[in-house]
This record gives sequence, C-alpha cells and structure tokens, in this order.
Amino acid sequence: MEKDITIYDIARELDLSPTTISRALNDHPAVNKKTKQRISEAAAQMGYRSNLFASNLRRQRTNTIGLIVPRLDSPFHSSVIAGMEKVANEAGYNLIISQSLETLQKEIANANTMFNSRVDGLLVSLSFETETLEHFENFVSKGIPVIFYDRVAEHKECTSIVIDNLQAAYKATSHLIEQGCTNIVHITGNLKRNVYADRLKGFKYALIDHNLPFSEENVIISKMTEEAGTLAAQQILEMDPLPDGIFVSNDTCAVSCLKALKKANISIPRDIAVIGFNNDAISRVVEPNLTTINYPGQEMGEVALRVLLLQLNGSRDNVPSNTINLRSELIIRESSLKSKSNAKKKAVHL
Amino acid sequence: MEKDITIYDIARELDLSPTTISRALNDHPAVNKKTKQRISEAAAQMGYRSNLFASNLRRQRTNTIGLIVPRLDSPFHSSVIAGMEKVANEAGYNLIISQSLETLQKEIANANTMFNSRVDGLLVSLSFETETLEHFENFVSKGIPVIFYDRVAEHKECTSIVIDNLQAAYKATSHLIEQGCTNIVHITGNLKRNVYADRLKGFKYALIDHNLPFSEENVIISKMTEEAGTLAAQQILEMDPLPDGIFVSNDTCAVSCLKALKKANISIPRDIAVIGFNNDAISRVVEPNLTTINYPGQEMGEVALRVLLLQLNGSRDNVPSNTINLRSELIIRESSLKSKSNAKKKAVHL
DNA sequence: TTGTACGCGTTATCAT
DNA sequence: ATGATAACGCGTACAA
Repeated sequence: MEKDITIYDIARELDLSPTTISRALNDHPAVNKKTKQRISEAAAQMGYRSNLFASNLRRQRTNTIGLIVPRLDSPFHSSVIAGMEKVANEAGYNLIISQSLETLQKEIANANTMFNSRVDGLLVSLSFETETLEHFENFVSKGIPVIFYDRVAEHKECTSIVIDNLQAAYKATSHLIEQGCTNIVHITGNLKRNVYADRLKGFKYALIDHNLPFSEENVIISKMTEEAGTLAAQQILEMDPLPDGIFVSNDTCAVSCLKALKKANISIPRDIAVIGFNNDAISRVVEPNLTTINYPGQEMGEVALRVLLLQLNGSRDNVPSNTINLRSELIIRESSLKSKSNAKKKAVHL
Repeated sequence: MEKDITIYDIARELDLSPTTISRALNDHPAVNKKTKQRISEAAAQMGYRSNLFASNLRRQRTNTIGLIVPRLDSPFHSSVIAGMEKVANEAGYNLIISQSLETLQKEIANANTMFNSRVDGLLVSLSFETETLEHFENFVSKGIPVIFYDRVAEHKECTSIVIDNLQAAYKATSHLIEQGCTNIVHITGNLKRNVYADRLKGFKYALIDHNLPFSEENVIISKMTEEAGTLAAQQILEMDPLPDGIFVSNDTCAVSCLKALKKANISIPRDIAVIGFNNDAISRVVEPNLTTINYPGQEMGEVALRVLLLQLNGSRDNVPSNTINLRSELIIRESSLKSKSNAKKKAVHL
C-alpha cells in the first residue's frame, strides 16, 4: 500500500519538469522522441499510473458514460448493453450502469447520481412509470447529451433510437389476418411507453385496413412478464368466442401465454395463432416455434453509443437526426402458420 | 452551459467559509443546525452539485466498483449484475462494467482500465482463456480488494464466491444413473475454469461411485454456445452405441443439443435423458422441460457485492472466509425422467 | 523543445 | 461552531 507514483516523482527522477512528463505520457508532439522514450520507460519501471480523477478535475470531463435501463436481467437489454460496452470500450470510455426497476423514483435517483458523477453523456431507456423528462433537464441545460433508446420520449434536444414499432406491429397483425385470423387479441405493456403505444396503433391500423373491427376488449394491458402471460391466457380462455390470433408485445410474455393455452388444450396455431416480439432465444425453443419480430438489440446499443460519441466529439450540432430508426423484421415460424402450405420460413423486411 | 456552482460560490453568497459549506453539505456534526439549513437551501436554490472528482482526488477513493464479466449478454450474468447493481446502488456506489468476451487480452486491458480508474474494489468472473492472475496483482498489492465469483481461481488474498459445482454435477449425474442411464455423455466448457473442471469431477466421481466406467470419449469440450450444442448433438449421433444420458454444463447448450437430437428422431428422455445447468428461462420452455441445476445468479451478485462492501468498510481482515459457497439445487423435470412413475417433480437440495 | 506557475473543487489539519 | 490554508495530481497558458 505504498504511495502512488505521480508525474512529479518521474520528473524528479529524470531531472525534467512535470510538464514534460505530462506531455510525453499524453504523446504530445512537442516532446523529443528520445525524451518520450526515457519517460515512458521510467514510468513503467516506477509503476506509475495516471490519476484519472486529477485529470478529470482538470479537464472537466470524465470519459464516462451513464446508462439507465429498466432492468438488467432482460435478454433484450443485455444485448443492448453488450453492444454499448463494446463500442465504449474501444473508444476509451467507461460505462456506469444502473437500473430503474421500472419505477420513476429510482430513475430520478439514478439520473441524479449520474449527474453528480459528471458523466459526459447519458443513455436512457425509460421506465414504465415515467411521464415527463424533467429529471433530465439538468443534463440538457448543461449541454450534456442525452440519448433515449427503445423506450423513448420526444425531446427537442435529444436523439432517440428506435425501431418502427408501428410498422412492425402492423406487419405482424397483417400476417395474422392473412393467415385467416379475424378475431385477434393484442397483449401489450404500459401505454405511456412509445413501444407499446405504437404497437397498439400498428395493431389497430392493420385491423382497420383489412376491414376488421377493432375492439378495446381485445387489448390486454399487462406487465409483460412471464406471470403476466399466464394471467393473460386465463383471461383469453374466458373469452367467448375465443380469439383466433394473439399478437404479444414481447417473447417472454408470448411464450408463457402460449404454454398456458396449450395446457388448456388449445392447438397452436390451428385454434389460435400467436406472434411475439423481440426474437429472444426462447422464441426458437418453444413449440411450436414462435413467429416474432427480430429486434436488433446489440446493434441498437452500438448505434446509440456511436451517436453519443459523435455528439461528444463532433460539433455540438452534429446530431445526425433527431430520431434514428433501425430496421426490424418479421420472422415467421410455426406459431402463426395456419395454412401449412406457406410453411417455408420467410423473412419480411420492414 | 453556464459555469458550475462550487462551494466557494455558496460561501461568498452566504458570507461563510468554504470549509463550513463543505461540512454542512456532508452533514458534519460540528455545524450549527440553522447554518446547515441555510446552506442546503442556498445550495439547492443556486443549483449546486458536488464535484465527485475533486472529492475523489482529495479523499483518494472513488465510490466506484469495477466489474469484469465474460459476456454481458448471458442470462446468468445478467441476473448476477442485476443483483450487484441493486446492492451497490443502495450503498451509494457506482458500478463500472466491462466484458472480456472470453479473451485474456481483453480481460487484461479491462483490468488495467479499472486500475487506472481507481475503482475501490473489483469483481471478476474469469474468461475462458485466463490461466494466471498476474493482471490483478496491481490491485492486490495496493490493497484494493478483488473478489472472484462463479468462474474463480485461488488467490491467497481474494475471496471467491461459488456454488459447489462438483456436488451439483455429482447429483445430476447420479440422478441420471438412478433413472437407469449407464452410458452418459458430459458436455462442458474449457477445463481451465473451475466451474467446468469441477463439474467434470462430479460427473466422473458419480460414475465411479456407481460402478460405471468413465471414458474420456464421453466428455465433449465445447464453447457452450447455442451452436456448440448443435455440433455436440451431431457428434453424439455418430456414437455407437448411442449414449442413454447427457449432462450438459449449461442450459443454452443443453437445449440446442436436445432440439437437434429430437430433430434426428431421438426420443427425450426415453432414448436419451438430458440434464442442463443454470435454470435459465429457456429450460422451462423446451419440450420436454429440462432438468437442470438452479443457480442463484441474482443472489450471487448480491453476496459478492456485500462481501466487497464489508472489505471496503470493515477492517482490512474482516474477510468472512476465503471461499463462500452458495446453495444450488437439482430441479427435476421431464427431460430426465425415464421412469414415468417418478414423474412428480421434486427438488433435491444440495 | 522544455519549464514555471497556477487552477480545477474538494477536504484535512490546525487554529480560533 | 467556524475559518484559513494547504494539499490531492494533473494540464495548460505563458514564458524562455
């Protein structure tokens, strides 16, 4: 637990000034090559490590990016984070991560921590409860870029990164209709969140465009968890007549719903066709395999971070555009194929 | 983008010294209650935020904990991290996270970044490739606590948090034997890692204790990914005779293997019984449902962080013990039940 | 090409 | 109960 070596120690050792040490270690051009060499050797030999805090304090930036996510233990968010970490790491940024656990209160607390930690930029996917973006105003007014991804909200100064949820839902619903479904249930999450509101819209528009009636009773709002899927299935089993198709806003919930329906001797897709959302691993395992929307989590994470880096390094108004749409696609599997003749898998690019 | 408010600004405003401001904001006992009140009001009103870097620089600690994980997009690690974040957040610590992507090179780079970021403590789950712990010596010799979890290695100064992999594997294998299996294949990962080496031992000991032969040819070493499971299945299908049981070291791999076997018209569990490891969501979805070892990810994360906090706050030698074992259990589902008479689920606590 | 001197914002120490 | 001062380690404007 000996004392840390500083650039002063190296300076003294080599009979140079701390300035030169600092410059050499930062590869400043105006330092003699031989001197640089000597310095970096001495630094290594003396066990020097730079003090990021002192550096941060001096330079007023942290090389740290904050991330607030609803839950860490979700396949989608895991892959997003994996993508973010990869890009951040390559660019020499640290990622500090916290979860709101879907509550506004924790989201606010986390935002404040991030603010005090003086992150250079902030990435956010909103909680279920969030209604306003007040708790991010601190950042905005200080010129700290905030980027929303997936669960986003409109803000004049902030970029959002999403997929076209409306269109994805429209395609999924249309696919069900093409398979002969006329009475479709939609299970989705809190409508405060764009992802669920947009999917509901896509669902509704698809029905309307195909001259099918839209009824509020066919929309089930749930927490989108495994348990919620089971509950939704019970609710559906009590419907009379039974629906002939279900479009669920995530795979976790879709799969547990599908399982519960099967247990009740409903044949999938013959009696009821099912479509999920996300293309989690689970969707390729359930029987029948689940038709779903492929959702590019890792890519979304990478893009979010790249855009943030652009905003950090480039000119302040280098924002590519206010909203970035990533491509998603409908992956058709057995769970929605009523007409077995179509049974070859095909991917419809949105 | 106005300038930040500092304690000097508040001091000037209230005609007090910066010292008093600092004390008040840190709730130091030796400050008048009324003064405290005035100060915190002024701080709030002026939009003050503390500068953690200056504070860190001065106090020589960061309130930040580093985490190095093989992959972020794994269900197990996600739940571990969720547990860690929860405890860290409550204790006022930030978590900075990086992934080694199973390579030694990245693990070393990440460790160095963490070291330079001056984390107060480090949590590590080792990559496949890691053989020595040299890259953590920096931390140890500076008295920065390092804790290994799940994928651990022996180090005199470091605590490890694990489950009893040997015993878990022993129970799983014994269960297969009790179901009548006599020719069991074991699919596992890189034997440099304790988790895989110990599971192999447990597998081997169970065979021996039940007077069954152990053969190297029945051990498949793989990357334990989804693809690896499919490949392993192919390899198994070429065995003659076919095995009658498979014990796989994780669920992802077990499930893809199981799926490939089913596709080849192998009946599970009748022809071949299968057991996985981890109790991922996927294990409850595959048909037949997968027998597996329940692995307390979230809890492991929480425990790891609590132990670290103890070492950070408590006396330097407050280490509860060098290795902490968490309980795991065998969860018996259909994939291993050859004798349908036993078909009620039962949990065997290890 | 190298050096001097100061400031970043906080907290510890010592004094009052 | 409050204040003056120095120090944490680095980067940079300015000087040489």
